[in-house]
Amino acid sequence: MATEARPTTSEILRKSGLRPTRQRMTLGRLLFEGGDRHVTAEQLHAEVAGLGEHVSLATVYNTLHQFKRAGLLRELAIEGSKAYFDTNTSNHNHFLLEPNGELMDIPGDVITVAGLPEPPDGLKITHVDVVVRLAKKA
Amino acid sequence: MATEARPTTSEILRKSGLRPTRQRMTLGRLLFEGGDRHVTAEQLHAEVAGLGEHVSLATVYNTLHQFKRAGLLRELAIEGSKAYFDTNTSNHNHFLLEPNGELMDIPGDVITVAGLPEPPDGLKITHVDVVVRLAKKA
DNA sequence: ATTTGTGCAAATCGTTTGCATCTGA
DNA sequence: TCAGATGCAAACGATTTGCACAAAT
Repeated sequence: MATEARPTTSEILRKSGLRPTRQRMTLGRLLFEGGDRHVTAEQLHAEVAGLGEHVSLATVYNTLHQFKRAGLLRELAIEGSKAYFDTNTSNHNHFLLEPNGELMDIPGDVITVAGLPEPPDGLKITHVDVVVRLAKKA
Repeated sequence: MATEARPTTSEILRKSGLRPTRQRMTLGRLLFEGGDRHVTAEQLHAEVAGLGEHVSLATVYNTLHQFKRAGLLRELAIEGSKAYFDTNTSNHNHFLLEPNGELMDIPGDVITVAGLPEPPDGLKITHVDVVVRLAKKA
């Protein structure tokens, strides 16, 4: 097994046509160099502050959307007010821990969905989201 | 086959321990006497106005949540800013038409989900949501 | 009479935008 | 140089809340 070099944040940004600015580098390092993550804009903003650095909240929002458009993040469909972004853009699903709204990945090959109906005329399936809701056992 | 009497809105409310006030009756009739529906608070508010009646928007919000707590509605996990409520609380899934955010039911027995993993310790699965995203065909 | 529900307006929350300034190629 | 990026504060849309008034049992 060859050790695969994970692309650096700088490379990722260039490949996506985004200038590697200080802010994007900071956010990119947090997002892409720590394994799979689920984040909200506020969380990420707080993490940056924790590092003693500063990126404005507006820029965090803008950057998350740019990363999403570039295919580096996926936005998650979770009810509630906040937008969650997932650094794992491959095919996988989620546990949602109802007590606190926490999310956990379920690897992509564990769940299989069968019996998908034909979409209505002129439309095609782009993606199937499965959210498994969990609550405290009685 | 006996014709099953659908419970009246008034009965539904009493059974749920909610007083059948004018407002709740109006909203209940719109929600429970028209088959399966997906609504937002704004939509419902507009419908009431269309009937020449009036229920304040705050009351629409409060009532939707009361109905949800009473198990009469289910809130849907859809990304985006608005909260959708579904009058069909039985097991079924959804098509999400990305072009305009419209929702369509998929009957409960069409899709089967296999390979659900064991939930983490102390937690149990309460519900599995499947959202099939659709886009315009190329 | 007492409890519960309602309406309004103000407050809150997450998010987006306009615009002046700054920065990277 | 100069297109692109950022920060700030104001704007925004959806939702919630505080509180005085009204309606239901």
